Amino acid sequence: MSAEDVKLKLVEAEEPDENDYRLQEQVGFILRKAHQRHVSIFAAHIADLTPPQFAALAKLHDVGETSQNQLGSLIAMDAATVKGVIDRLKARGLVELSKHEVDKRRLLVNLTAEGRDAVERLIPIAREITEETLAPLSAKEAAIFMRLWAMRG
Amino acid sequence: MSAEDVKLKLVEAEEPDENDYRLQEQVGFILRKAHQRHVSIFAAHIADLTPPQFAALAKLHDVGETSQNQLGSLIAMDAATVKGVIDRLKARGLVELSKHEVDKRRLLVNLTAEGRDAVERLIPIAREITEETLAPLSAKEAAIFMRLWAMRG
DNA sequence: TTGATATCATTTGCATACGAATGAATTTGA
DNA sequence: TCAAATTCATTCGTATGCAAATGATATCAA
Repeated sequence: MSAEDVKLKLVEAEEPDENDYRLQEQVGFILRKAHQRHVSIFAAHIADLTPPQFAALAKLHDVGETSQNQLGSLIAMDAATVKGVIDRLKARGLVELSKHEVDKRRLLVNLTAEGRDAVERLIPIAREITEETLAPLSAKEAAIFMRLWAMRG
Repeated sequence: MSAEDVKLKLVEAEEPDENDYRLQEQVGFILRKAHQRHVSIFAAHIADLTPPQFAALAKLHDVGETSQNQLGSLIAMDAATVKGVIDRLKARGLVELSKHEVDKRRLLVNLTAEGRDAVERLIPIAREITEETLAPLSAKEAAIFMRLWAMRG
């Protein structure tokens, strides 16, 4: 083995991963796939609502009337995104909109009776979705996962 | 307390969560937020590529020439999605397309010299992104997280 | 061989997701 | 008080992401 070969070996030993970047082991890729898998499980249980739509309904059920942007911040959606979600829920009669009487900038969002029925009917199913998503994890692993990422804002 | 009240209490005790569904504790919500956070960290480090675009480049760098659909399955994107990503990379001169000489259905994708340079320049940064995303976790927690979700397909 | 299947890619339609720009209304601060 | 800054909502543009339909090509099987 030449001196040059030895030097190469040493370099490889010092930085073993410089030349092999494994996409499948990067957090971003794993998060993207885990999210895809969850959306798929969700769709298999609840065909007529998307996860963001259900999130909006569930949060409205929890907190009652709020402004559109406020709701958005509660469910981690920016103003542009939440508008689209609410528009579609409104078109389906699950929420209704009204103007804030004092602050004329605000658009208040409320569940309709139909929307309330839908949430209450779907919440048990949503619990099953969470369960099924966590199924490949042991109870302890699931607990760690939930705790860790729940902390993140 | 009436008999009816007692019955209600009992029901509540048996199913303590029936009436309080906490969106912030559901896996889907947590996954969505964790993914959002990662995309934000990615954008702060690599402004001119999205995570899916970088994934395509990194995988091409890893496996070399492949068909568009094959690449899609390697990076977990369906045919329609990968087409858009590859189109944009092609428009920027980072990949080039050619027809498979035998199987005329296939569209072969390759890195250009510029694309190869870009990937190799960005891989160290991508490692930093993974590190920063996992920063709030201890080494052991990060290992658990990676192992668990890496298993998922 | 040829008819049924399967695969590869494209297109369309819909639903997030976010940055940036805009306009209306409110709040702040000098 | 009144100009500056902030907040709420909308709109536009761009980029995933997926289902479904379509067309072209390949493969399989009778």
